[in-house]
Amino acid sequence: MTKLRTAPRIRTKKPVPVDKADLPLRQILDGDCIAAMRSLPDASIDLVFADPPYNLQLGGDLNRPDGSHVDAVTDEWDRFDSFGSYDAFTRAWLAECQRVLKPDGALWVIGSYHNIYRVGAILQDLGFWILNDIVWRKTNPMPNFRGTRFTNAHETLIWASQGEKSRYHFNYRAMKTLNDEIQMRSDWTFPICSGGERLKDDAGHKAHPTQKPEALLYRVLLATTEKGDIVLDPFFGTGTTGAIAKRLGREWIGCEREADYRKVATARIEKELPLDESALTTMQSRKTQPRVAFGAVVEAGLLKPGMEIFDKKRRWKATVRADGSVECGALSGSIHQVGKTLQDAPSCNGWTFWHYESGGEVKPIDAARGLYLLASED
Amino acid sequence: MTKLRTAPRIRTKKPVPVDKADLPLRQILDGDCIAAMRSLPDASIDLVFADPPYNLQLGGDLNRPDGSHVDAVTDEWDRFDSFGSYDAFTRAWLAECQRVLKPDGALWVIGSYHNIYRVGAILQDLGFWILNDIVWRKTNPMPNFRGTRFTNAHETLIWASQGEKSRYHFNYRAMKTLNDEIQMRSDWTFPICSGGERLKDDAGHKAHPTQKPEALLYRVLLATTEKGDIVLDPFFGTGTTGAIAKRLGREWIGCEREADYRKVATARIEKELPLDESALTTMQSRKTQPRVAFGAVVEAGLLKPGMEIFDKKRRWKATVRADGSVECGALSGSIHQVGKTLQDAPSCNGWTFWHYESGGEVKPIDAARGLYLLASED
DNA sequence: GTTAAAACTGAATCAACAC
DNA sequence: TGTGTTGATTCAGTTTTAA
Repeated sequence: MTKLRTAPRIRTKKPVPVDKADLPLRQILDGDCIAAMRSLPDASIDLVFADPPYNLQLGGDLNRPDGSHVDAVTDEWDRFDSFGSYDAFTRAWLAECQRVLKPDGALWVIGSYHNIYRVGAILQDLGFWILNDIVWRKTNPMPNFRGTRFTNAHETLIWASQGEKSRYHFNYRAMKTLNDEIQMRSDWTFPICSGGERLKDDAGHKAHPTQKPEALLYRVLLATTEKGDIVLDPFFGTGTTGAIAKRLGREWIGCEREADYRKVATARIEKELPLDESALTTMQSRKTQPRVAFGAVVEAGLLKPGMEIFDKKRRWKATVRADGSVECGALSGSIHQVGKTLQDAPSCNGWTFWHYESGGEVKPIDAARGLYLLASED
Repeated sequence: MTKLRTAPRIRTKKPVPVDKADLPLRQILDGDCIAAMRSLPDASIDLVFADPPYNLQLGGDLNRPDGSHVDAVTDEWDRFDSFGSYDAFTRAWLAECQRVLKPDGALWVIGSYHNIYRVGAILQDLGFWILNDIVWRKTNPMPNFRGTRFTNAHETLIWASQGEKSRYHFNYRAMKTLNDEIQMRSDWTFPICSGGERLKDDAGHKAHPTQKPEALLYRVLLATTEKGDIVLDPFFGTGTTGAIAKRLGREWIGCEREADYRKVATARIEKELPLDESALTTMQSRKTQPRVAFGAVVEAGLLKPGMEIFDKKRRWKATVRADGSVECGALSGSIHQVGKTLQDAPSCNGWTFWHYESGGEVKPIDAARGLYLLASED
């Protein structure tokens, strides 16, 4: 492995700010991502999220014990001649990301053991500085049908800044709020993308073999971007990054060489609705720190940011925000704090105080917590 | 318990078996691990467990919010001045492991995001074949005191064989038993090593900065070695690998250049008691049990020639013939072949597919195989 | 229409032996 | 070294079909 440290860690002069009007915002660039990124100016992107080919190197067919056939990832885009050619490809697209990222921008890459060690070593060689590696634990991974290894139940994400001295962005407080006032850890638990969220083509087949769950992108973007930031996804696929960026009020640019994927992604993002301004305001200061497990319920989509919650007698109503805090007029904070202040009570259990409407019924938000617990039991 | 495996495909000639008496079993070799491993013969080791320096590159001291000092890893042995020198070191010790490992041997390495990407890429470059990466989730990680990143709550282990075609050893059944009859996943949850397990020096300070929990080694050795196997740990430290190897009835060899660590490890392993023979017996998979021909079960009279067998739903029926073949209309052949053809399936396990009636009960013919095995035990 | 059972599915480097 | 035979092996879901 050769050392190719290029980018300087410390900038000597302030960069010329890029005019957003000069960027292809909310567009999917056609073609190879390396060529497509060349059309972007230097230092114009706040965050890159990349889900590159994993170079799986699969052998023959695989059947389940019941005899059914496993639909493997055998697409042409995942075939490489050797580690050498995979490395060259990886170095090329990562170097281009490095160029288009702002000095204080950051990069996320997701992969599996097949490719992530190559990606991690190369991005270190290029001068990226790893901030964390994150483990996505799958609640429902595919088993190892032959009983030959441990169930491959996770994928790995690397979060890296432009360099050791880079002033990357991290919404520490929003993450802590989302995680019931405990620091967000480096292991995240989500189900794989399936059910209604999984996009299908006209024939009912999955539109893309490796579509990522929205909850994963939701947490990534909420943690490491601000409203209005520009997010680039060089391997756009069906556009999960674009959809969540739009939902969270971030700008996005995609690169995708397959016309079918571009078509699906365009339609998907078109349908996506941005959240309300108030729902997007995340907790910024320690003074207003909420005390909630509520954030995880919001993240899981059981309660939507922007939706209205109210007490049983509808004396007060509040709005749910993206990080699990709630807002009621000038008041904001956790479900418990806001309920307590409104009632001028010594304490308040927000779970039973607040209600929401679902299918014509009024339920305490505790019902949504129940659903969440059911869905996320270990 | 003898191993039933034969010579691997990658081997062109049968290697001369190494006499265990020629190996420094139950010894800690003094000095640099690369030099120490050079004294070991080729193809003599069943498993390597390596916990190499992490190349942490910590800048300056770290204090907790209350001002107390964090005793970080700042030892001289963990200092490398560049990725290049760390890579060269890594390549050297991994290559030596490759040489001393048997063709069907395997390697474990543990690391964090600081070093694991370099280790993973280099071991792939050397020809090791990654079988799984395993995430050790810490129940009690050190928090991120500055609130600048996600809590670094895990470490990563890579499990790799000598090559793609290598017949590595995996105690699938034992792992499934250990995990309440569900396949063991690639994410393992353990507390960090603390309390009584954490070794202290005479002054009461921790004897080693990165002592690993015994539960981690217990699972590694139980999963990928057999009783009597030889385990090498090139970075022995306080000897967790040796202690657990002794406990589980495995042989061990360590390398350690710090005299203080050797001393602590020696005393520790001395105190360790091996488990009883009976406690060491693990669940065996079908694969490792002797193979039984259907004809032998017929021959033994457990199933009679001429009797009828059928699938569970009685969609098909067949007749048992004296030579252990079965007949279904114009079709005839082995229990597996006929079942496969009838179902038009990619394969069929005749033992579980076919059933018979005995004493008013319907049982799979596998039950008759079980009786045969019982009857033929000494 | 309601409920239970069966079928289907997911980034997977997924067998070993005899001839 | 290749080819054919034996036979070992699955978890958490969602969707479809049957009762």
